[in-house]
Formats: sequence, C-alpha cells, structure tokens
Amino acid sequence: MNGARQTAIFLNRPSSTVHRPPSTVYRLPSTEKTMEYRPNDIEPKWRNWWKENQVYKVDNQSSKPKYYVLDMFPYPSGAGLHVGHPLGYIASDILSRYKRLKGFNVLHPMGYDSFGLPAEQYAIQTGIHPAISTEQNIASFRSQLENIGFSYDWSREVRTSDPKFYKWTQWIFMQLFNHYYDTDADKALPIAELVARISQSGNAAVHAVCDDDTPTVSAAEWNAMSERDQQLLLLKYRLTYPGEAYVNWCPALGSVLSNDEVKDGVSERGGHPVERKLMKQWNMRITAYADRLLEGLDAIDWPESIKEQQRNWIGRSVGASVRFAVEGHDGIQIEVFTTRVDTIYGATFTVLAPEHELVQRLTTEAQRAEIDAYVRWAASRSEVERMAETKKVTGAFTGAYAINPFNGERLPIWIADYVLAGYGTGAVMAVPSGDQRDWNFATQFHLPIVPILDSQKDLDQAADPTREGRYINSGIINGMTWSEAVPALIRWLEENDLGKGKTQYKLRNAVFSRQRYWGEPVPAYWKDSVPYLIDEQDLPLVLPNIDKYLPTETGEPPLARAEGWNYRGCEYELSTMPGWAGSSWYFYRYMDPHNDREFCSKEAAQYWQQVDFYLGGSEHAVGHLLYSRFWNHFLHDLGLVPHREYAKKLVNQGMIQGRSNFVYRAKEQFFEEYLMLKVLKPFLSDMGPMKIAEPGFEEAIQYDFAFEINDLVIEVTSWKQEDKITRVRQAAQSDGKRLMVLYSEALIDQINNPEFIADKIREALDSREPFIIATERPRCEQLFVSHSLLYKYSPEAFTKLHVDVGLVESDVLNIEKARTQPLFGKANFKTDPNGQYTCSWEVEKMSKSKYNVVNPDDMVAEHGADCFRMFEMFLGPITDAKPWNTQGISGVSGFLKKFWGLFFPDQDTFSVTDEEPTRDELRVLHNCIKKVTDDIERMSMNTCVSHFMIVTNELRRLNCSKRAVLEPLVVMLAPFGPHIAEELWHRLGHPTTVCDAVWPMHNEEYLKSDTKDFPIQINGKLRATVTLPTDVSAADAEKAALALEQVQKWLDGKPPKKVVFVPGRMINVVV
RNA sequence: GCGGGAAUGGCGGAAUGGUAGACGCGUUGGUCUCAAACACCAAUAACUUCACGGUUGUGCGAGUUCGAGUCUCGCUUCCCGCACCA
Repeated sequence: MNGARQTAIFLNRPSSTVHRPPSTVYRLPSTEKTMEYRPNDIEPKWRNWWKENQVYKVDNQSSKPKYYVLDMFPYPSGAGLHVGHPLGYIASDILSRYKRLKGFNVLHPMGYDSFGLPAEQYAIQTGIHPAISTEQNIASFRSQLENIGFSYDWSREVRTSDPKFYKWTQWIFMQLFNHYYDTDADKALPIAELVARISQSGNAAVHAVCDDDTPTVSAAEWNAMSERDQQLLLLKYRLTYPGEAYVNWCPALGSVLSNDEVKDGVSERGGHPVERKLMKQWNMRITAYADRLLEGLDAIDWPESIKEQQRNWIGRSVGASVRFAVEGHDGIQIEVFTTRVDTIYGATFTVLAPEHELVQRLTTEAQRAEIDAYVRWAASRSEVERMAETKKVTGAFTGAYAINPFNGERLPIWIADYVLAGYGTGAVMAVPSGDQRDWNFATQFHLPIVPILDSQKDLDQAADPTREGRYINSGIINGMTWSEAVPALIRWLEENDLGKGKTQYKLRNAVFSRQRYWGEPVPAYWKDSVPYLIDEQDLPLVLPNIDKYLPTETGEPPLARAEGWNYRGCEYELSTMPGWAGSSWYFYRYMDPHNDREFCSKEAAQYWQQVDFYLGGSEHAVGHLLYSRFWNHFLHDLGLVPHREYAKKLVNQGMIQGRSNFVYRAKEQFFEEYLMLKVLKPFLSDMGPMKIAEPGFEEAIQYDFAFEINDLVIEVTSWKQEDKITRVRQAAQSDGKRLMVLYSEALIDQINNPEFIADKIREALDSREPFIIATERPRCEQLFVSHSLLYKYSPEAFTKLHVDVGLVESDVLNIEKARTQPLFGKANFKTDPNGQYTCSWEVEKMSKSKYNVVNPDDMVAEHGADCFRMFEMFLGPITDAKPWNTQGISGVSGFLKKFWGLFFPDQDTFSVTDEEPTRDELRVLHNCIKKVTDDIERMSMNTCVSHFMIVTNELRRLNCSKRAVLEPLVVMLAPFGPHIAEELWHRLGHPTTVCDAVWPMHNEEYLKSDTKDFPIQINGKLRATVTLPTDVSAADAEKAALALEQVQKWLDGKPPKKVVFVPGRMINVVV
C-alpha cells in the first residue's frame, strides 16, 4: 500500500479501519466542546469507556497474527509504586498498542506473584492473614496501574496464591516427581518407564541423571526389594526429590534460602546472617538440564549480560577426571577434576580441601598434630572471613604422597582451604607453572615449579596459564600443541582406566523447600519416611489456616500447626514451595486463565506459542529467568508446550534513579565563622585587631573571640549548654575579662539581619557590664544554610541532610511547606539575597530513606496519565539507568497542549478541514511516520516522543489543521498517549476506539524535497553550505561548490586535489 | 582477577562512516501583565572577534579514511555481574 492511498482511506472511510465484529455496540461518552486540554476530564472518561466496552479483551482465536507481550510478574508489595516501576509497563504497553494498530492480535496480561515473604513477615507481626494483606496490596497496586491507562486484559489477571492457580503449580510439581531425565533420549521420561526397565534388566544400562551414590541393581535385586527400598531408589532419579543437603539456613527468617537469595553471606531481604545447615529438603534436579539451558541461550534474543550471568551460574567446564594412587595405601585413590589435563606433567603436588574425607586416613603420625590444627582452624572460619582473606596462603602437609599416573612421580599431598570441598571432587592436582593459586602456594611452601610449555615466560614472577607453544618436560605429549595433547592424554587415561574426559557444572540442584507458611503446599505426604504424591483428583491441596505464622516449639515449619494436616492418615509435607514455583510457568496461565481441566489448553498454547517480547528488570537474571527456562524445557519434554524456550526476546529496563535534595544544618563552628565574617570583621578597624581561639593563646580558657584593646570576650554557644556557660563565666572572672555570651540560637533568629547582632556587640563594647547575656529564650533551634552560601564557610561547619523532594521545586526549598515538618519546625533559614533557600542535589537510588521517592499518582494528578507516560519514555533509552527529574515534565506537558491546539485553529472550536495537504505538510507527516515506526520497532521510545514534538512544532508553523495530516498523527500518538488520542479520534468523528485504527505507512515520495542545503567541507571540515537541487549531478555540484567565495578562499588560487561528492548528501573538497 | 557495558553542553539525551549537540529541561533577554504565574518569541558548547569570521571541541593516545562520536589498536575512569570454580 502506498502512502497516497493510505491517506485516501483516512479521508474517505475512517470506519474501514475497525476490526470489531459489527454486533459490538459502543456507547459514546459525551464530548465536550471545550478547547482547553484538560487531561483530568478526558482521561477518567475514556478509561471508563474502555472498561465498559471491554476494549482490551483479547480472544484466543483470530485471523490476525498473534503477538504476546509480557511484563515481569510483580510482587504486590505494600509500599506502592514509585515512578521507576511503571517504566517497563509503559514501554510494553506502547509496543502492545502499536502491534495492535499494525494488525496483530496482542496478548498483554498482568497478574501477581502473590506468595512471598513480606506478607508473611507482616502476618507474624500483626496476626493478619497474608491472604488479607495481599488482597489489599493488590487492590492498591491495581488502582495505581489503572491510573496510567494500560491496555491490560484484566479478565486474564492471575495470582499465584489463588488455589485455582496453584492447583496447577502443584500439578507440575507432580509431573516433575513422576519423571526422570534419560540421557539417551535426552529428555524427561515417565518414572513408570524407568521402573519397567529396571524390573526387566536392572539399571546398569540405564543412562539417566541421578544421585552420585545411586547403586547398580540387577532386575532380580530390584524385584526382591521392598516397596520402601524401591521408592528410595527411585528418589535418586526423580526430577524433584527430598534429600539431605547443606542449605542456607537463615534463623532470623526461619527459612531456607536459595543461593541467589544470599548475598555476601547474609540474606538478600533483610540482611540477616545465614548459616550452612544440613537439612532434609525438596530439590529440583535442574542439573539434568544444565547443558540444554546453556545451549538454549544461543537460540534466544536476550541481553548478553543476562545470558552471561546464566552461563556463569551454570558454570560448565570441560576437562578430565584423573585418579591418583597414593603411596603406601593400596585401594585409595584421589580423584581430581581438571580443565587443564594438558598440564599434568607440571603437577608437583596435590591439594585436598581440609574437609576432604581422605584427610584423616592419609595423614602420617608425624604430621597429624599439624593437620588436625589446620583442619580445626579452617572449620572455624566463616564464609565471609574466607572470602576476605583470599590473598593469604595457608596449608599443611599430610606426610603422604600421591603418584602421578603419567610419570610415576611422587607428589606431596597437602591440605589447604583454597581448595573448596563443594566444587569438583574437593581435590586438585597443583600445577604451579600454569595456575596462579598453585604458584602462590608453591612459592609460599618452597615446592618445585616445572615449566611445561616452551612459551611460558617469567615463571619466577607469576604463573603463566598460556596454551600456546609446544609441550616440554611432558612425557608422551612432548612437542605437541594443546589441541593435540588433550585428546592424547584423555585417550591414555581411558585406556588405562585411570580417568576420563568429563564435563562439570557449577550449577547445583535447586532447593525447593521453604519452612514457611505463605507458599504453595507441596502435594505430597509421608508414609514410612517415603514421600508419595496425593491423587491428582485431590488437587488443589489448599493451604490450611493456622493460629500463628511461626515455626512450632520443636522447630517444625508453620504448617505443623494446622489441624488435621494429613492425607489418608499420613502427614503431609510441612514445607511449602519457594517464590519461584508459580513464576516459573505463569506465562502459560495467561493464555488460558480460567481453565480448570488443564494448566493451559493445548489449543491456547498452540495459538499463542511463546512470549514474543518479555520486559523486566535484570535483577531476576539467575533466579526467575533460569528456573522458568528449566520448567519450560521440562514441560516441553512432556509435549505440553510448543517451544523449548518460552520467551523469544527479552529486554531489561534500566532503573530510574532518584534525584535527592540536600539541606545543610549549621554546626557550632558555623556560628563562630559567621560572627567573624559578617559581624565582627566590619568593625575591626574601630576596635583594633582581635584574638580568636587558636593554639598559643595564653588564657586558661580559649574564648571564641577576644578584643585586644577592650576587655570584652565573646563566647558563642547554645543556650542549652548551661554548664559550659558557667565554666566560661568563672574563667572570665578570674582572667579579669568581661564576658558576652551570644546564644547561637539568637544568631539563628536574626540570621538574615547581621546588623542586629552587630549593634548588640557594639553596646557590649561600650558598656562596663561584666556579664552580658540575653534574657529572652531564642525561638529557633536549628539553622539551615542555603547551598549557594556554603562556599564561604568550612565544609565541617555543616551537616548535610536529605530533604523530602516534595518540599523542593527546581532545587529551591519551599520554606513555608518545610516548616510544617518536624525537621524544620524550630528552624530558621539563611537564604540567598533573593530570599530563596537552594538545595544541592545528587543522583541516588530511589528509596524512602533518601526522601526522593516520586509517586506516579501525583504525576498523573498534576499532569495527566498521557503526559506521565510520555515523560517516562522521554527520559532516555529504555534499557539505560537514568535519573528522574520532575522538572522536565513541563516539556511534555507543553507538547500535549500544543498538539491539542492543532485541532483548535481558531482558539475555541474544534475544527479540522478536509483540504488537500500541501507538499510541505505531507513531508512533515511522512517523515514522522517513518521515524516513529522505525523507532518503535527498535524500542527507541524516547526519540519517538521527540519526533512528535518536532512534527507538532512544524505543523504549528505551517498553520496546518487538516484531517489528512492530523488523523494519522492521532493514530500514531495513540500508543503513547491513549487518552488524548481517543478523545481526538472521537472528535474527528469516529464512533469506535482508536485502538482498532490502522497504523499509517509512509511514502518515500513525500520525503523528498526539490532542493537541499548541501554542506561543503574543506578537508572534512564544514566551511559553507550551498542550496542545490536534491538530485544534482556530481559535476554540477562540484562546479557550484568551487564557485563559492568561501571555497575559493581556501583554495588560494590552486586547483583542488580531489572533490568527493556524496549524492544527495554533501560535497568535500580536498585542498 | 575474569566477563559485560558505558564515557557527548549546566542537566536528561540525539546523531545508516557524511552539517556533532536533534528534542526537552535549565539559564538569559524580550512580548503580554499593575505585578506574578501561564503563554509566546529569541539566544544558549567553549574560546576569540564591534562584526564578518576564526580556533578548539564527543574520557586519553595512536591508526584507517577525502571525511571518525561512530571503525581498528593501546590506555584511563565509572557502572554492573561473577569470583580461591581447579
């Protein structure tokens, strides 16, 4: 479709753009005939209209292509939204509305990850059931969202804490329990198939992901096992299973935390200490999917930083495991994992983790005392200490020797805490020439360092981990390169049964239990210490009510308090699921939110396929975003979802930072400096020089000020410091001085009136009174000094304090408002000469404690939702962190007024004409269509807003109020400012919503202009411009350029070396 | 230490290798007003010049190119992530 025809459609048949079935009847709200742009009138009107007419309801069937836009699942916190939160929602809303205008059937849902710790902590404090507080939080969250005019289909809202929702979380858990990961099939298979295979032929030939300690059983042995033993064996295969594991136990929270909920040894939420504790926990065998989760990253369009974090977390390393014999201990072998098996000839010692199980058996009697002491010391150190002291090299020698399988050399066996028990086998072969940690250790303990590559350099300075060059001192691989050596060594190891090639992961199975109340109950019960699932027909297993939300006296989870919490006489599992359970699959529930037979119907999943665009913060990089990919791979294995990866594209929105304002409270030092500077200095000449307290001053007490030719001394102090006043008074008496006490508070009262104090001092100087002190109690207690005056005083004279940004406008404190706050109740302000108090500012995280939180409701109330939406986008690129500055919103507000004004050319009536647009007007319009379309496609919303401003300014200049130009603009504006667009769309005479209009297309023809100002460069620098026909030929352009006086000046009579002409662009003359 | 990203006016930020600083804020001046607010108009990178103009400018240093904010190489600083991970 070309642009001309597009325009014609708008002119003649606006109703052709409507996709609603004809049966849909819209009742139109009354349209006022006012000219003024009043967002507070039109916005609520259209929000109601949208709701009444179900404008945002989405069907699961359509002839249109589908598009699924998803916002990351929010936790409905009680704190409410600040302006940073809706940033991503606005961007995704714009994209959704744009896609709809482009003819897509768009799914854009919203719901709540409504299980979680904060509601439970609140319940513990207040006794209020988490369901109630959560409900309230959701209500306020929802009202804040609705205020902004999002196009969510609220009929699809979901909540993880709703039994209708968590029924299916429990159901998926049951599927995980009922499946194992078969490495031959490379997917999850039913556990029943495993049982059938084992009972036929044992498990020796089964290649499956299972616990390390899974025994090999024959069919006969299996069939002879008791039911209980069989179940215990199967647990070693199931994708979710209870197991003893060291977990991050947080006593303060009474719960286990996952690794990503622990930061620097304390809990991420609340910062409570976390300890390692062995507990029975449900686990998810995510390690089965480690490889697939890694490979899957290559197929999805996600930010590189997120992918990299997930790769790090999975931590795949390819290497070899090698078994070392131990001298004098037949039958004992030390297994090590190495990624650099090629360096094995450079191994000069081995190191075990202090916790390694062989340490006690290998230690010789001579070394026992030393080893025991080291083990004890290492065990006593906390994680934090260990992390802090990574530079310190410590260790102890066991007295035993391992044998290098390749060359038979004796390698002393050491223990050291730089080897971690939890990674690999807890033992390393140490190659000091290639590994810096080994090098540090060898240097410390005088162990040999043997070079193994001819390219290694400076080994007396540091290890050189290079792989370049050829091997030396290396037995069977001498002379080989790295890529030749590795397979040769692995082949040798495997032939001699001393090791094998192996891939290792840092990723651990994920702990899935929380000793908490406010989460999904695990649909399992315990019989004979073996877990069984409840029947599927008994789902959902509804969370019972309990009297208190705390662990029992015996330390059992809160669910142990529930009456009758058992299933067919057996106790239910007492822990609940973690926060990531519901969020690992919620995106499917939106597709089919009310289905009570399936978590999502096949048809719905088939229609919506996967998320096309996922928008959210980067803080969920390894929590939610990795676990949800894991569950999705599993659901895909079961044939329940169409794709291995559920989100095609992911974008992280950047944080909106706060702009904090600061005030400066004067300390005592300020008053001394102030008195000197503003009061005393002016009459120095009258009174002679003055002595100020300083070293070498002879009096017993250092007075703040003393006059040389007058016996008066002045002390500046708070009236509250009675002791000090008494002391100084006594000292003055014995020194024979007259004392004037100036209350610092009195100075505050008169801070903008230095003459007042000066007069007092003059009086004092003239009088003969021995003790001069004010009798009135001062009114003010604190002084705040304007930021612009600070440079006159020492920085130490002030305390810098956050001030609520609500009291500040354009960095000027609203003193009247401020006085109503406790902080400023008894304060005075030292202001600039114009009477203003200026604040300094800094960019910080937006948070309550920094008093820089801005509430979107306030922005909407003052400027309207459309303005707020567009300003959020205007701040900068969606992915960047950027500071919020409310001041700038006036620019967007002004733009909307101007845009509105285009429709009211004679000031007071809405009128657009059906005149043919001029060429200029068409160029302006089509340029805007092209730019905005391109920019939305690349999520550059900030530049879209700029283009709208530009087009509005230009049309104002052209006095254009033609339908053919303005109507397409209304459609383009609709995703950004849906309310104003809807209002104008209806005023333009359309009975149906602007959401169902058609996005305009640009026509290149209109973008061209006949002439252009060509820049003329001399040697690449701009020196002149010349107006030429846009399609001017190279020869003509050159002629025109050289004819210019400006150019001749630079040529200086000589012919140009070369002339570069870029058609339609520019001319560069090389001199 | 490893990995990723960034650096452009007073501020937020624009610029398919082709007129650096679009757009907006702020600031300054003007119009309107008794006045203020709003609104509107104009100026606004720095230095220099009465002016025309000139010089310098995208963290620093080289390079490629007729031409570099953009590409290449080497640094600096900041932010984010990971971290005795064998």
